[in-house]
Amino acid sequence: MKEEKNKQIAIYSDKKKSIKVEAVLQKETVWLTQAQIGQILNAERSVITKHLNNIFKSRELDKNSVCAIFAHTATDGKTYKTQYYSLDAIISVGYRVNSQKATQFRIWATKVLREHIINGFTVNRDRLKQLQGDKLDELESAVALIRRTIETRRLSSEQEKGLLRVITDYTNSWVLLTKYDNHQLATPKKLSKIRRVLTYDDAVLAIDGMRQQLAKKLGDSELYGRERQEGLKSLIGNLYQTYGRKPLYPSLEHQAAHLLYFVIKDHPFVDGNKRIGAFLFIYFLSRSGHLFKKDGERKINDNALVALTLLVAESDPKEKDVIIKLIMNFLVE
DNA sequence: TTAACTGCACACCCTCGAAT
DNA sequence: ATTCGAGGGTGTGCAGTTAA
Repeated sequence: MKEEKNKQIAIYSDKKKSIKVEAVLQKETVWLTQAQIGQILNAERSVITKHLNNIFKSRELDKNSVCAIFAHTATDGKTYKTQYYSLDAIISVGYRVNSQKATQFRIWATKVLREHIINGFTVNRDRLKQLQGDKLDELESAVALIRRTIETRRLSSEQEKGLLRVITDYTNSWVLLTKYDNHQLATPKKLSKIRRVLTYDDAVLAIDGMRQQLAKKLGDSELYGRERQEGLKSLIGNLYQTYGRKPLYPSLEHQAAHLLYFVIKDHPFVDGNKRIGAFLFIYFLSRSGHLFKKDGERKINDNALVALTLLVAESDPKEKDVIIKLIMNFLVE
């Protein structure tokens, strides 16, 4: 929790309202105190306290990963050790605070994150190009796609948040990658072996199960997810295709990503393809024990799942490779 | 009507530095 | 070395407001 090395200061200023905030820059994120968040969002400090506590209580964020104690010099010249909150926490509070300023902040956060990605890799461009040219192209297309989706879609704040999360997660993994030296970068990421084959019957059973659950919860007995001809059957068959005598989708990650992609894009059902796609994707991961990371956290949380589903639905078929790689990026630890 | 949000007021804790 | 007061930062109760 305590971090005092390599501290940098960034100044956030809003001339209109003469707000000037000294933010701490560390570990590739921005840190602010409760009072500073309040200033930026134009809300009373105690409001921020309450939102933060609600965010931690509802497990939206983990206090340990977004909180740090830094020493800072107050206006009285004394040095105090105080709690700082990272950009993740600031964004979450920003989504709860109900003020015009906070709306501005959401626009700002989207822009900053976008710039963060774009600038972040402009800086390393040459070096990266030497290391992994195609990886760079992949990220470039991903950024373009994400930007387009944000611009063309009217997203609810939850979806927006999910999308931002996708962007930051993807950026983080990218930043991590750039830190590896040449040798390490050359080693391919570890993919998982396929241990359990998903059969058509498994999938149908699982979907039925979900349908019953939904009917129980929503009291809605209307059937949805009627299969179009044998759409699902051939789709699942495709997952296990071979090319020459080798499987076309050689790892669990390949298969999971393609399962999600195919269900959403090929419309094997008359309706509810996105829902069923997301569900089958989670089901597929869970039955082979790949739904959770080692630390017990879901590899793909609900927001990210919604965002990914949206991205797949929104994407151009030409961008299939980018999307598949993006999804796979979430599945490897 | 209800849940979520807001701001005020107050209590509390911590840190610092001066006084003892 | 200990005590004490000042002031920064945090948490919570309460009552009012807003939006669904």
